[in-house]
Amino acid sequence: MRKTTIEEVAALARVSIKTVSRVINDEPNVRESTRLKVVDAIERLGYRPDQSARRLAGARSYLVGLLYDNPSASYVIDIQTGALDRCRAESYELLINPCNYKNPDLCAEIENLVGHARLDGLILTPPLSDHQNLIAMLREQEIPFVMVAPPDDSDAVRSVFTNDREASCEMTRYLLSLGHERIGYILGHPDHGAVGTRYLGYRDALAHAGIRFQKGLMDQGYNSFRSGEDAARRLLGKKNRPTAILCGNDEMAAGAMKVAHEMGLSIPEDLSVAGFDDVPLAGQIWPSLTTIRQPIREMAERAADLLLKQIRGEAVSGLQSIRSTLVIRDSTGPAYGGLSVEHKRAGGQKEVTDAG
Amino acid sequence: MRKTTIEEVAALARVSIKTVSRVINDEPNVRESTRLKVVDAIERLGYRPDQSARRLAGARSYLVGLLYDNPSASYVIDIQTGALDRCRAESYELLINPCNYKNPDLCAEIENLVGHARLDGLILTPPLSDHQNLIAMLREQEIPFVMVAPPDDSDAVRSVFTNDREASCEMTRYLLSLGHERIGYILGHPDHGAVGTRYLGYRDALAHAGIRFQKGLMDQGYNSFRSGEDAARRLLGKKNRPTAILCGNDEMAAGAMKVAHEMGLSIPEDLSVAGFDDVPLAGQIWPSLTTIRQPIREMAERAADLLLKQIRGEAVSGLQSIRSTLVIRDSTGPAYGGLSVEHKRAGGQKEVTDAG
DNA sequence: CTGAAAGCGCTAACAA
DNA sequence: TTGTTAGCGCTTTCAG
Repeated sequence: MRKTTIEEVAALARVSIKTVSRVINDEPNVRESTRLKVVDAIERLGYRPDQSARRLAGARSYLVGLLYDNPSASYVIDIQTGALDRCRAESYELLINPCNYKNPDLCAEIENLVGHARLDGLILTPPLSDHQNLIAMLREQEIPFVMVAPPDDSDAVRSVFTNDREASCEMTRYLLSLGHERIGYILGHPDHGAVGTRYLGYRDALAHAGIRFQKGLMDQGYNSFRSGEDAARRLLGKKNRPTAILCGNDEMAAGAMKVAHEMGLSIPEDLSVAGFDDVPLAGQIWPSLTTIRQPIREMAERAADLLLKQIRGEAVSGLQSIRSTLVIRDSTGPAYGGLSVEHKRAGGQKEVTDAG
Repeated sequence: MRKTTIEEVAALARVSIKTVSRVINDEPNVRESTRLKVVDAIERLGYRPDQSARRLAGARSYLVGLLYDNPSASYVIDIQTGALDRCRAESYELLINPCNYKNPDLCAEIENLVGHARLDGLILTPPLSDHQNLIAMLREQEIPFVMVAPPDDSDAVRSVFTNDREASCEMTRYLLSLGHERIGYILGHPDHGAVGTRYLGYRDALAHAGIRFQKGLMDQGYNSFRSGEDAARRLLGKKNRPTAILCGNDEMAAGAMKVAHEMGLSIPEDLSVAGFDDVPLAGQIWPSLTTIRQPIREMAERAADLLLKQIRGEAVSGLQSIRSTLVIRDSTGPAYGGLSVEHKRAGGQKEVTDAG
């Protein structure tokens, strides 16, 4: 079965190849009746335009790059799956491109990549969404791009957000509602803007509850399991240690839980722990981790959508934001829960939208 | 900076474009001196052939597909990274393609994909390496492909293996050396050939040690965390329960550990647990999981290598196999270890090559 | 609204 | 060993 070409379609529809081209590219100036003839011929022949030929002849490449440098495999896979879905649906192809955000030549490399592969645009994911030099370069070169979870909303038309701050506030309020007053916080990596936003939600909730923020309950992490262990060790080593710890992501939360276990603290009886992201790990540790589910895949779909629109010069609506939601599992419980032995630890999980 | 073309290179080198083409394609019949002139011109101009043009004009597409349907994100990322590395190095591009191995139309879809995207070849990863219909189709259509960790070595020239069975035997012997005699086993998904091989290693070790295999110590899992929980619940509920459990993968091991915790069993004092794969999870649960490190990325590189050679018609050497190694962490300890309270639970890990 | 002709940058025959 | 000439299948002018 040899590949069918535009000529065969044109012959069957009894039009010129240019008309077929107009139809497949949704160009204007085609009478509806001829359009139907062409569409019919395309269907009948199972015709699919050859991307290489389009690329070679046209200005567009139908190629979009996905840039990432994120240690969380599940994050990358989710992003990739979402972006792939949208791109393929619009007959764009996704070029996967692992990066090193600390590489001093990153900008030059990306510029090169875009030039040589003739990419029509780029999707940046954290921490690349935070890379100001890269972003400046893209703007300057007028290379279309979108950012997933950038640190601020200064470029909203090219960004997809989630309500990190709100969700984090909700989670903190949930812990407060359990009676916790000494709630610790392990910060995410400082290069990772969106993760920083989460801390603000924690502060919001404390302020709202009229609880004084104590610096000693906060510690710096770097998004890794190991950094979570280190921070938790410092936090839990204090005389007046927290009864709950909220972490900037799930890996750090897992690290904190490990330390708690090693210190002989029961979770959640002696210590509640909550994370952020809802990576698979969260459901696979013991006890299962209360966390905030990030709609990674949906964000990636939206980002791809935004990018394709941008490439086509279409206008976009308002600010793109997708809600994250609390997932209450077994790592959180009442403060001084040692007393309430009947605390259930069912396998299930319940989503909470409003944690008053 | 407009893209430099083959013509400009030819002009600078004072040869015809065909000669330049010969050089970039490593074709024979180019005098060394002219080759150097051309190479020099290429360097000076920073020339890189346009892939779309090559694809359109030539028989090859310089495009390779990566097929996967694996729930483990870290597995996919590792595979992808390894394959990408090799492909890009040979100026091939990798087309990522998530599949559903249960989809009855999979064969047709893949055939279509290969036809329309004009893929030069495919890399199959488990459980697609087990998909006999797919493999039969590829053979029939003479589509080049390689398999990562196929269930048997019946097509060794197109396969990359690891020593699952040996490693699993070693791990079992390690557990035996700790004094365990009642070692349970949670089987991996039956559709997942390579995982089945691991079970054989367990049997090998038992046989070698002269220990009678007991069917009651074995249970069926399906690679998921949840299935590990279920199997462990059955295994640990027995009157004469195992003192150690070896699992077909790390997710199931994590599930088994959760059940043990819920039953109030201490790990490794009351129960040793070992996994297989060394996914990030293994280092992030408590206690950290003794497991077998699979060289996923290297296997993917080797697979890509094999595929590119196959595409070019180059011969390949012998059987491709890369060693997996034991990683001893904290989830395993002496049988009846309740007595030896001094069991160290240091954070570090030690690799063991020979666990006699 | 539609079509004819001229490439895009390269490889594939075939000559020389 | 090298060069010439056609295309690959499409988009892009530019005319009708």
